[in-house]
Amino acid sequence: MGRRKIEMKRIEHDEARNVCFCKRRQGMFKKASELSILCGAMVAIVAFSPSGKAFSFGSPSFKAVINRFLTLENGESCDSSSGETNTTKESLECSELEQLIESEKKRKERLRETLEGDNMDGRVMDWLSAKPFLLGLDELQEFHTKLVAIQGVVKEKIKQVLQEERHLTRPYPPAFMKLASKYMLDRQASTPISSMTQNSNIGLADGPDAFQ
Amino acid sequence: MGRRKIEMKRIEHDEARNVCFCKRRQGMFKKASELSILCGAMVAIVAFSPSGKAFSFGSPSFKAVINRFLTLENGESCDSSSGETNTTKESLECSELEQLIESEKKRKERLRETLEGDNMDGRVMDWLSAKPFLLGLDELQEFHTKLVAIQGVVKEKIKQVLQEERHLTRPYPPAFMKLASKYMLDRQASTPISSMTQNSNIGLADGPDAFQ
DNA sequence: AACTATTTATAAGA
DNA sequence: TTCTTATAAATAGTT
Repeated sequence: MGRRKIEMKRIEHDEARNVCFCKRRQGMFKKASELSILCGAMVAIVAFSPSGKAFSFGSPSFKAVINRFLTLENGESCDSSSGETNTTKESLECSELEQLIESEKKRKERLRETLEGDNMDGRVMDWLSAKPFLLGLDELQEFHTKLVAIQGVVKEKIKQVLQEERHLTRPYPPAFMKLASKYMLDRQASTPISSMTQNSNIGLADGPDAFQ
Repeated sequence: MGRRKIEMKRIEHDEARNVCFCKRRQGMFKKASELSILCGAMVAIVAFSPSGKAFSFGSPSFKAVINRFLTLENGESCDSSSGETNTTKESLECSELEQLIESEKKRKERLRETLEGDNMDGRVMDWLSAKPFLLGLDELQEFHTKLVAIQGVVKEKIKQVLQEERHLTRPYPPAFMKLASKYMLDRQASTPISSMTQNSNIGLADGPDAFQ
């Protein structure tokens, strides 16, 4: 939509290409914003400019949307399309994904057994000191499980403090409030839209149930 | 652009909202495709329909683009924008976040010392088992420091995997992407990239194919 | 960065 | 859903 119709192929002239990216990126983000407002849809976009700079858009927030996408349950449906012309690739990726989900289930079972047999003894520190030898996803996940467990303890304690010292007249120390906000914020139920659950959590956004 | 101009607010009538989502999602994906063709840009989009179904677009592929975004180097720049209308809340959250990041940086330094001094012995487990007796802020903070430490290790490993296996054709296992999103997304999505200081040089050995 | 002639997207109707 | 079409909106080329 401009003075002339343009061919759908890479713009070779560098400056023209950059200008085009600029305008069209803005346009696309506006479209995304409108879509989210009009339809109450969650939308996230990343675009890399020709020069490699990253631009992201997210409503309600980039992280929230990507996170939801990445943690889609098996049952939830999902359509995907690729800018690539080839359709083979798509269906391939889909079936591969299903395989991976299968194997992940098995892995989870093994993991659970491991965890139940070994009730969080000194192995945490073994891991830490064995850090040069961490090799695979299993270890990472087990690690993560520990993190979540420890987080649970901290959360419990914070909750306890908040409840017990409710009548306190002096304010909580700022340090405590920081911790509290980190650990407690993500307890809000995830309502459809408008609930902008911005958890400033250090990457453990999903609480104890994340990998069960 | 239609028979009439429409107000920029949520469409209340269910069917109309769905129809609008359908059309506009198509339009947006087309725009994204054109952007990638004309400008050679990498673009990835996720959108959730009002009914919760996920639609994704990626060029050259969703995974490739997200992956690149997650492994942005420190120097690489990144603009982000949010669909939220409220600026107060956002900016507030931003400054809070920055504070937290600041304090986390300091903590990281202390952490490094601690790690090198081999002070992190079995006390983690002592803490865990002493759950009912955790008493004060100091303990909580110390605990939190441990969390951050362990998180650092996991993060390093994830980063390493993402970088080393960038050229991989098969997708990462969903489980890995979940971890990656949890651990890598926070800083990059919600704050200017410059605040992401990855200096924890916890060397992890080059493990053979970590994720099969 | 602004401007505008055109093309393109889409709201409403069928 | 899909198509049609009048109209609003995006943008290519220009200044």
